[in-house]
Amino acid sequence: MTATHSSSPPARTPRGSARAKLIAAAHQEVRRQGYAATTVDQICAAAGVTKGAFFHHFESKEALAVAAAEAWTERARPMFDMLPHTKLEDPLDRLLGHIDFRFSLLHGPVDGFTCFIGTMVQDAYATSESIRLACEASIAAYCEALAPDIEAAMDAYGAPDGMTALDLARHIQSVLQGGFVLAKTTNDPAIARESVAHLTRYVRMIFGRT
Amino acid sequence: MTATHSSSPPARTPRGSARAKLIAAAHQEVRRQGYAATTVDQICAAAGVTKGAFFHHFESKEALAVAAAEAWTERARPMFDMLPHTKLEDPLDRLLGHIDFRFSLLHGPVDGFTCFIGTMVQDAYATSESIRLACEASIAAYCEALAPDIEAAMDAYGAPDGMTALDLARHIQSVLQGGFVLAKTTNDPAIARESVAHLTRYVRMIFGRT
DNA sequence: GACAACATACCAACCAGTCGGTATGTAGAT
DNA sequence: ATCTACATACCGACTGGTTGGTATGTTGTC
Repeated sequence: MTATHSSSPPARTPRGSARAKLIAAAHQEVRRQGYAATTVDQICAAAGVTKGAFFHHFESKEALAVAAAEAWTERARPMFDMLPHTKLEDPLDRLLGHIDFRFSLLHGPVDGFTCFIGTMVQDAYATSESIRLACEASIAAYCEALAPDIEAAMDAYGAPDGMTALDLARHIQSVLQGGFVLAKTTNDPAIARESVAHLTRYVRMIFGRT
Repeated sequence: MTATHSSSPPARTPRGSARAKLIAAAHQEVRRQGYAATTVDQICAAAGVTKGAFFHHFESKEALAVAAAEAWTERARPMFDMLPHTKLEDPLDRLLGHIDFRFSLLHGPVDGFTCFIGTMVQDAYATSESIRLACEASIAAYCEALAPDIEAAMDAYGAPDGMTALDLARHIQSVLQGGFVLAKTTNDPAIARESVAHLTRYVRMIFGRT
């Protein structure tokens, strides 16, 4: 190994990156096939590491799933403070901007926009309580991040009796998750876009914005 | 074997019932764990038959899944012509009655009301085209069964520009599927009921029924 | 040189599917 | 009516490949 410092180094991926790559690979594979159908070997192959690395960083497949759920929550955070629409003055504009943003993601291949959490919880909720709880926390975090703008919109424009901000946030999440499921049946995002369009109309009607 | 003709017979399940029992077992098991996580042995055990019977009636696990999807569609049919609300005169009443009925199912343990189709398509759409198509057909059948009442309500009460009956039917299905996913995260149907309540409000607002 | 970050080789359990066989029904000839 | 010939329904041990996980070796870094 004389030429270590010049010419092309072995192009090995940097040491210490295996954990993050495994989580990214888990997101990708589980979104496509669900949790149970995704094997540890598949995740390792997609991440470009070996099984040794996998079990060095994670106690089990289940532990990776929990870590991946937490990472997914973090990944979603920029949606709530880094995007242009979050800077708008009117809270209803911010809310509608968020829904529009989610709408705009619904293009291209289905595995490109589906939700890791929603996919995983479907076939793991009954078999792994720790995975279920991680998914519950992730969804709750999303809804709580969405709630303040809804709350402010309710203050500014009023809202139907008995409706709460968290309520509506969960409904928004519900429509998105349902859209993902339907898009998987048709293998096409159009059906999900339709549904989100209904959601937009509903939100506008609630707050009286024609 | 002297007492063959009297006392308790071996109580064997009737010949010819294995196929139906396997499909029912598949519904139950797949709804709880998803398609990939459910093993053939599990389905056989739940159905009370052996593997021999399984592969006598179905060419493969995949073939059973397709047959079970078709059976699920049939199982849903009575929702559209046997229930009291389907006899109402006003099409909007029939539509709202249907949604109320779906709402009323959202009680008790999660595996009691979730959708076999929605659960299965999540972890099989990318790996089995035949299963995906069977799920697509089942969802389409549901939406088409729902569409006539929506169409009639649109004729009677008017509807927003650009909205179609099939559109709204798919949105209803979307909210239900999303509700199932969220209910799995919390292991509680309350979150799904909330979402369907929003759906009811939306439908009423669209057709101007306060 | 010690420790973290990997890689390689391996294993026991499990899985979908097979196969040889049995039990039960049924149609036709006699 | 009964016997033969055949079909359908079902059984359960077995198999080849796969799976999550382990035990042990190697390499880079401080």
